[in-house]
Amino acid sequence: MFSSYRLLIPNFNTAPRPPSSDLLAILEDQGYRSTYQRRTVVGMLERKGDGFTAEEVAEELPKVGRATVYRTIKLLLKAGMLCKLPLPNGAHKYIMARAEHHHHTVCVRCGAVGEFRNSTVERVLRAIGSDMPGEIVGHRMELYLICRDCLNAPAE
Amino acid sequence: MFSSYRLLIPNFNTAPRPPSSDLLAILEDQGYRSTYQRRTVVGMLERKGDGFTAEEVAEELPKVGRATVYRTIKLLLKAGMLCKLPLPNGAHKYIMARAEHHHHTVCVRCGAVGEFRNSTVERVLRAIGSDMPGEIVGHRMELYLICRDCLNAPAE
DNA sequence: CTCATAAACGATACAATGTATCACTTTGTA
DNA sequence: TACAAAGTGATACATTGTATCGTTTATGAG
Ligand SMILES: [Mn+2]
Ligand SMILES: [Mn+2]
Ligand SMILES: [Zn+2]
Ligand SMILES: [Zn+2]
Repeated sequence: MFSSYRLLIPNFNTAPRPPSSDLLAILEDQGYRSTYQRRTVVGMLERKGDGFTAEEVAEELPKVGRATVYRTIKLLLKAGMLCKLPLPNGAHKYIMARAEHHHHTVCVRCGAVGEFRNSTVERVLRAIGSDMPGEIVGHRMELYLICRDCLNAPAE
Repeated sequence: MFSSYRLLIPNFNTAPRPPSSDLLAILEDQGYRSTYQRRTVVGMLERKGDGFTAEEVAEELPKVGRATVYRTIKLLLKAGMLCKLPLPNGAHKYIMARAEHHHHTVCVRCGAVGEFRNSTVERVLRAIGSDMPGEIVGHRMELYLICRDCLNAPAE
């Protein structure tokens, strides 16, 4: 009964995506054209892997217009290939979605992003939802921590 | 061992606050001055109770400068008296923090906000955290749903 | 391989949500 | 009452996007 989690929350999804690693192919399968710009942006995101901000991508790809970078990210979000995570300071990072439903950890010092999955918490959330008025369509969750590197860092 | 949750995540806290209902008194106790503007803003927030956006408050209080509205909200957030919640559309709402640690539900149709608390999920999160490298300082979590009113609404 | 067309693009303007600055006002206190 | 510190408002600026619109490009029908 995991299927309820497949329903995407437009901006904040943590939904599964097809296990293919070729994002371009996925976009093409959905009817989108393969353009130089999309190849460039997707290529960079796949190489990064780690979290990134939209502005960061725009700066590193001066050949691609800013609007197009945002448009492409929006497209990938809608297609469930990216997760958008709110940092505690108010900014946002994007990160490649893995195949399975998951959540993220964020270091409040350095912003490093990690992933985790835990079936118990999912089961409990499902239970909470079934006791609730209305129809659950999704959830989001982040753990904030001070990462090991920051704990071991030479103070402030 | 609930104390770890008292550590505030600057923008996103869901932390407990003193059970007094007089927010002004709390601010004064922390050394802040009691000004006309703060009384006005706090008064309105206490009357509202429901979620609100910063801009909404600014518009309804033309006697108080926009910057001051934002400053006061920031102050109340820092003091743990407000929760800031990200809506799935990218906007933010603020809502009065209750005394106890809790989380929110958001209707993806109408934006209505609800609250819930569940000790099991908290216990599980604590367990997850203790198995994790680094030191957990907090978490956030929202359930997205279609509220009963929206389910019963006359279609689109 | 054309070529027409829909899709996508870049430049730019605009919008929303805050934050920084700074001259001025108010508050709390002695 | 007077003073210093805290707070305020107007305004400028910053960030993170979205809308517009004239131009370019990808695609696929012929
Ligand atoms: Mn989950
Ligand atoms: Mn919790
Ligand atoms: Zn760190
Ligand atoms: Zn609703």
